[in-house]
This record gives sequence, structure tokens and C-alpha cells, in this order.
Amino acid sequence: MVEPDRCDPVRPLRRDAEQNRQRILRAAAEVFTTRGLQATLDDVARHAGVGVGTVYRRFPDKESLVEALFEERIGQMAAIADKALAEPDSWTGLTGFLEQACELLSSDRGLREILMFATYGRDRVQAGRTRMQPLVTALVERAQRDGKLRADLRPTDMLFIEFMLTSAASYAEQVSPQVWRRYLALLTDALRPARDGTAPLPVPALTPDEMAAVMRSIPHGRS
Amino acid sequence: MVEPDRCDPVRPLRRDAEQNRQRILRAAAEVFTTRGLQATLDDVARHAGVGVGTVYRRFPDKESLVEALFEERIGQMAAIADKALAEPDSWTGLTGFLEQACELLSSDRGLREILMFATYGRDRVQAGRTRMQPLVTALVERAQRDGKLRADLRPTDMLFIEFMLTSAASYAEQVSPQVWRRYLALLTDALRPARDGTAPLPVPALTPDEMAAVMRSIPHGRS
Amino acid sequence: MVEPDRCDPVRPLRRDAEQNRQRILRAAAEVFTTRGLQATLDDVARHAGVGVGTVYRRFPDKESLVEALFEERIGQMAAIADKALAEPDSWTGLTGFLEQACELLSSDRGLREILMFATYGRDRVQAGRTRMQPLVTALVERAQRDGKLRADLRPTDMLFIEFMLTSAASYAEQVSPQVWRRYLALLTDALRPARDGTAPLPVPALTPDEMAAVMRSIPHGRS
Amino acid sequence: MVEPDRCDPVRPLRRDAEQNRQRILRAAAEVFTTRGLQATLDDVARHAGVGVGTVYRRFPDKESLVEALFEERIGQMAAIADKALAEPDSWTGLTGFLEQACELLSSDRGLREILMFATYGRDRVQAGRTRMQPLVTALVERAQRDGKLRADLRPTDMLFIEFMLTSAASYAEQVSPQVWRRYLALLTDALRPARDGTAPLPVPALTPDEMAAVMRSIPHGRS
DNA sequence: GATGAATGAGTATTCATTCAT
DNA sequence: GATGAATGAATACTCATTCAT
Repeated sequence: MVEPDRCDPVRPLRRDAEQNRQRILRAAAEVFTTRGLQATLDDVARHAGVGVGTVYRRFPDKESLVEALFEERIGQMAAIADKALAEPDSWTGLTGFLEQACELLSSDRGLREILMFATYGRDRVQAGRTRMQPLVTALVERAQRDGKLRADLRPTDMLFIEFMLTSAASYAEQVSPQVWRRYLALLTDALRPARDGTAPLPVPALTPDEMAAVMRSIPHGRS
Repeated sequence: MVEPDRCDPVRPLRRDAEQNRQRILRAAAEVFTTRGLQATLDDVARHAGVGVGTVYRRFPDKESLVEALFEERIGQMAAIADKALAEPDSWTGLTGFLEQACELLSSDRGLREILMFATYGRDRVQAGRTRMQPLVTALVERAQRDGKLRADLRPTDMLFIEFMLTSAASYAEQVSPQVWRRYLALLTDALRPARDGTAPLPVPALTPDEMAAVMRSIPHGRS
Repeated sequence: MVEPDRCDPVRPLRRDAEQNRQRILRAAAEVFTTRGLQATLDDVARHAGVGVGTVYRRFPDKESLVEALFEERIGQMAAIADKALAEPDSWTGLTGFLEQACELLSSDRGLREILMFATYGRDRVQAGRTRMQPLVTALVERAQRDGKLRADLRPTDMLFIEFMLTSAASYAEQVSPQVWRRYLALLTDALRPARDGTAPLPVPALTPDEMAAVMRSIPHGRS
Repeated sequence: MVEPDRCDPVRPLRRDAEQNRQRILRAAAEVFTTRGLQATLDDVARHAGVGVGTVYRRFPDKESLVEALFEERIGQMAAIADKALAEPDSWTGLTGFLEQACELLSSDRGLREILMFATYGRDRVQAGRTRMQPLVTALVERAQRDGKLRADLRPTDMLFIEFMLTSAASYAEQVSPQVWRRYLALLTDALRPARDGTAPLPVPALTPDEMAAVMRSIPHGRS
């Protein structure tokens, strides 16, 4: 068997298909970001200017599409963490990470739904978390070594802080899309090494394993 | 209890009706709390031991039921705020309010969904908030007069803090139902008067009117 | 708990519901009988003059409806077998059973599909067969004791004969709906005790267990 | 490889095309045989190692492919009939025809579906039958002239017998692939000249024209 | 009033068929 | 000619809401 069509560049159909795939992904991002995961694949298709069938040709089902999108976001999150680690000042790195991660999350309703309700893609979420874990741990430990961060803070705390900020952000989304920065400032302030009169944090933080269990524990459901 | 709407003696049906209403509300709380807002009204009705028709007699539609539930929660929060105002120490009052409100609100998936995505609940939520506002304002201003609370904190911030804690709490509900206390401690610490090197909070807090708008702004329904 | 509504006759809603259930069942029988199992539940609903939702209220899914119908038919089959056993002449009983069973099967495309393709209700079919088995066995053995039936015939053969006749019947359904009687006569003739020159049947008949395996072996699928 | 589309000597494309056609037909036989007619044309194409488009170039639609397949089978049956006519003994010829035809047709789910429900295949099936008719007639009449075959048997009966056997054969395919021989023996026995007490066959056989109508009558398509 | 039966628009998904490359 | 990407009508099933009893 010889290569059928290989004289010059890429295969033409391939190009079309990939173009469409991208178009669908972009449309899905937009639709899910603004209307949440409950948006129809028909909506996505219409938004992308293709038929539903085309969406299903590229992604076996809604879940797969959502997961592909999620994967993309996790990549962005990881990139943010990497950049934060590259930042020479450990404190700036840490707070910058929080800020940028929150910027990412606060504007994406679909992503929020995935993280908070595990409507789809529990396993991917898990994998994403696993990928983030060492990066966040590195950020936290570096800052603690430098004496810039409260000693009793744990890496898993960072995720909760993210969630809390996200929650605030999404709550005010329409009216004051930036208020979450107030609460970031507030929390950032609290992250600094304990001052006089600061009581140690009460309950222990979640272990990484417990954090994983959290994701598993989230009841499945549409929203 | 005073007779609400009649002109003569006792109205036995009234009592039955109210009883049913309560029964439905209790059932709804349970069902929505555990299964989220996606639970069907049939589920709620079955749980309450009544027919769906009865649910519809008491609440014009699903949204109204959800709103009534939310209002109930706000009512409970208002009671907590009242108690907090009765507390002689303004700082203890304030932090106690946060703690107790969070104890109340944690582990309620339905509530979490309302707060984060609010497919339902705009109007009552609004009304509830209006009811809370003066109480929280009093708590905040009293603590600031005493120099116990950061000066740049605004009453609306308290609600956001509450929401953030609630979000963290219900997120970890199954795995570590008390971790939210870590974040309460963290935030409480940040609420104390600014120390050296503390930057003022950046973005302005929401005004009460904006806060009201938040409630109205929440995107509505399935579409 | 007291009976809620029991003063006089039946409960009114119950009557409506049961009426509708019957109407749906009748409509389904008609639709599946003529168009096969691939007919839509929307078709059935339209035929019954109700909404699809009503069909789904009575039968959790298409399969259940089909199975309910099947159950009914099996009941009729069993009744036919019972009647055949009550017939004093064992030969008349046996051939009468074949004839009536074939009359039943030949006019019902849906039933044929169930039996031949197990699109739905494999388990019910199995159960039905189990119910029929002893009756057919009795019919066969009685006729053999009387010396009216070929000695090397086995009960499972009767089912195959049924299937073969059904197959012929369905094939000619539109053009000559009665030709199957020719082949019934042909086979009936072959069922009589062996005459001179009749070779014994070659391959052994299926055992009841193998017969059960046949049903399990039929590949699932829509048609 | 030679020039595809030229006007003069050999027609090489013809060869390629025919090759593809055969490949598709073989693939279709395999796929439909095992999975039934519900298998998708994508399946068939994949199995054949060609694109769906190619399938559609050779066969205007799914129905045509199914029909072509059926015609092929009929062609094979015709060959068997030819061979049977060459057999010196008319009885052996006749029963041998039945046996070999059944060997050919058994264990073909797709065929069974065509025969029993024929969502597809009206026209070609028709043509195929036309081709069979004279051969079978010859077989039957020769045996009757020799006094070896029941006098009231008609040529069209042979097709029905064939169908019945095929139906039994494919029904037990997985469990006892040879049981159909029992029923061939049974029917063969019944084909011998009537003995004492044998009633004449009741309903008249189909005329060739009616037989043709059978093929046309098969209810068509989905809904 | 209470009940639960009926309704039907809405959702994810499949697959025969067309058509640009 | 061949390919496989695109299309969209069709299908099973759900659930908020209405309404007869």
C-alpha cells in the first residue's frame, strides 16, 4: 500500500475538519462560559454555524466536548502556575497565581459548574487536580521558605481560596465583575505570616488525598 | 399567631393549608439540599407525602418554592444577626454572626446552586437581602466604632464573606465538614484593623443598591 | 390510616387511568402488530389519542410496554395450550394447538419480532417459554402415549414448527394470509407415526436448556 | 495501474470498480449477516476498507445494497437448482436442492430479516425470484412425473419450505447449527406421495403471480 | 381543597445521505 | 473516482405545569 495522497502539504479535508473542530470548540467555550453547561449542543452547533451532526462527529457526546474544553482550561491554569513559579519573588508569584487563576475562573460559568458540581468529567477534573497539585505545592513551600507566607497554610488551602474567590466573583459577575479583587486583597492579607494576636488556624487542612475525595464526593447532576 | 386574612372566627382549613405548606417546605429543603435544584417537584411532593397538585397550589411554580426556601434561610440568618447584635462585645458579635450563619448554611447543595448560578430565586432573594441589610450594617458599624474591625470594610462585604465561606463549606461537606472553620479563621484574621504594610482594599465594595442589583442580575432559567 | 375514598364504587381517577392504560395497550398492540416494534411511542400515543407523556407515565419505557404486550400474548398462548390439553382427542389437541398458536402469531408482526430478534424483553420471553414448556410437553407426550404422534418428536420441536409456520405466514401475509395452513397440513402429516420407509429424524432435538440458550443467543438489535 | 477513463482498448477502471463493488458486497454480507440489517453503512464501509462515499457510488442507497446482496443469494440458489436438475434421480435432486439451499442460507441474520420483515429489498428480490421460478418448477414437475413427489405440491411451495427451514436454521444458529436437518427430514418425509389417510393440502398454493406479489407486498421501510 | 393523571416542548444522540475536496 | 466531513430529520425519554375528578 502506498500513501494515497501525500505529494505536498497537509491533506485538504484534514484542514477543513480541524478548522471546524476549532470552531466548535470556540463556540462551545463561548456558550458554556456564558450560559453554563445546561446549554444545548444544538446551541453550540448553531453558534458554530455547523449542524449538530458535525459536533457529534468531532466529540462522541456532550461530556467529551465539555472535557476537551476543561482540558484546555487546565492547561491554562498550569501555565499560570508555571509562570508564577518563574517569578523571582515568591510572594508575588503566589498572589499573582491566585489573581490570574481567579481571572480565568471568574469569567467561565461552565468551568465553575464543572469544578463545583462535577456534572461531567469527574475523572478529567481529578487528573487536572493531580497535575496542578505539585505546582501549587511548590508555590506554597517556596513562599514559606522565604518567610513570606503563613506557616500553617497548606497547599490544599490554596484551592479552597480559589473556590471562595470564584464563588464571590460569580456571584457579582453582572454587577461588579471586579469586586472579587477586594476579597483577594483581604485573603492575601490574611496569608501573610501571623502577626501578634493571630490565632493558629483551627481545623487541619485537607490532605491531598482528602482533596481528591472531595471531587469524588460531589454529587453528580445537571445543575 | 394572629388571623391573617379573615373576618370571623377560626378557619380550620387555614391551619391544614399552613401545615401542608410547611411540610412541603421541609421536604423541599431536604430534597434540594441533597440532590440539588435539579430534583423534580414530583420528588418533593412524594417526599412531602402530598400530590404535585398540592405543591402547585401553595407555590405558583418551582421557582417560587425555591425562593421561599431561600427566604426561610435568610430569615434564619436575620435571627442570627439579631442575636449577634444582642451580644455585648462587638467583635464577638460580628465573628459569631459569621460562624453561626455559616453553620446554618453549610452543607446545602441547593443553596449553593442558588448562590452560584441562581437559576431561580431572584425576587425573594432580593427581599431577604433587604431584610438583612440594616442588621449587618449595624453589626459592622458597631465593630468599627469600637476599633475592632478594619475601617475599609463595608456591610456588603459581610455577605460576600458569608457566601464564600458557605461555598467552601458545602464543597468539602462530605469529606471534612468542618474545614470551613479554617477559612473563617483566616478571614476573621483579615478583618482585624489593618496592620503595618496592609494595603487598603482595592476595588470599592458594592453599595446596597448594587447588592440589590446582584440579586436581580443573576441569569435566569434554562434557555 | 383509613381508606381515603372508599364509600362506594371504584376511585374515579383510577378508572380514567386504567381506561387510558387499556387504550394505550390496545393502540400499542395495533401499531406494533402492523408496523413492527420499530414504531415510535409517539405513534402509539397518537394512535391512542393521548400524549407521549401519558404513555411514559404508564410504562417506564418502550421495552416495558412491549413486554406488557408480550405478557398478554403469552397468556393467550398458554390458554390455547390449556384448551388443547382439555380436548379429549390428543391428536386433535396437538394439531389444534399448532393451528391456533399460528393464527395468533401470524397476525402480529411485533410478537414475531420479539420472538425472532429479542429486540426487547429477552427475560420475559424466557419466562414465557418456561411457562409454555410443561404444557407443550404434556401435549406431546400425551399424543405419543396414544400412538398418534411420531415417537421421535420432542417438545422443543414443536416450537421450531411454530416458528417455521410463523415465518411462512408472515412472508405471505399481504398476499395470501392463509397459505400457512398448507404448510401446517404438510407438517401435521409428517408428525404422524412413521410409515414404511420413513427414516428416523437425524440430528437430536434441542434439550429444553438448549432451547433456553437459543433465546439468550439471539443478538440484540432494533431490526 | 492503467489509465482510468479512456475510450479505447480495455476498461481498467471497470476492473477496479468491480473489485470495489465486490469488496463492499462481501463486507456487507459479513456485517449484515452478523449484526442484522440495522448495521450502519459506515460499518459496512469501514469493514470494506473504503469510504462511505464509495459505497454510495456503487449503490444508490442502503436498500439497493441489501437488494444486491439478496440477489446474490438468489443467484447462488439458482446455481444449486441447476446442479439439482443435473442430478439423474429426481427425488435426490429435489431434496438435495432443499438441503444445499438451506446450507447456503442458514446462519444469515440479515437474510432472515429480509425474508421476515423486508424493510428492504422488494425489487431485486422480485427479480431473483423470477429467475428461480422455472428451475424450481422443473425440479418439482420432474419428481412428480416420476411419482416420487406428492401430487398436490406446487413449485411455489418449495420456496416457502426453503424459507421455513432457513428461518429455523438461523434461529438456532448459535446453539445447534444443524437442527434444521431435523426439520428438513420431517418436511422431506411429508413431501413423499400421500399415504393412506393423508388429507390433501387445504388452501391452494400461491400462483407464480401471487408469489411475485408477495415480494412486492412486503411492507416498506421505517415508520 | 387535594390529588395525580395528562400534556408536550425540550434534550441528547444516531444515521442515511449529500457534497466539497 | 474516492474520500470522509457535514447535515438534519428522527427517536427515546424527562419534567414543569395544567386540569379533570
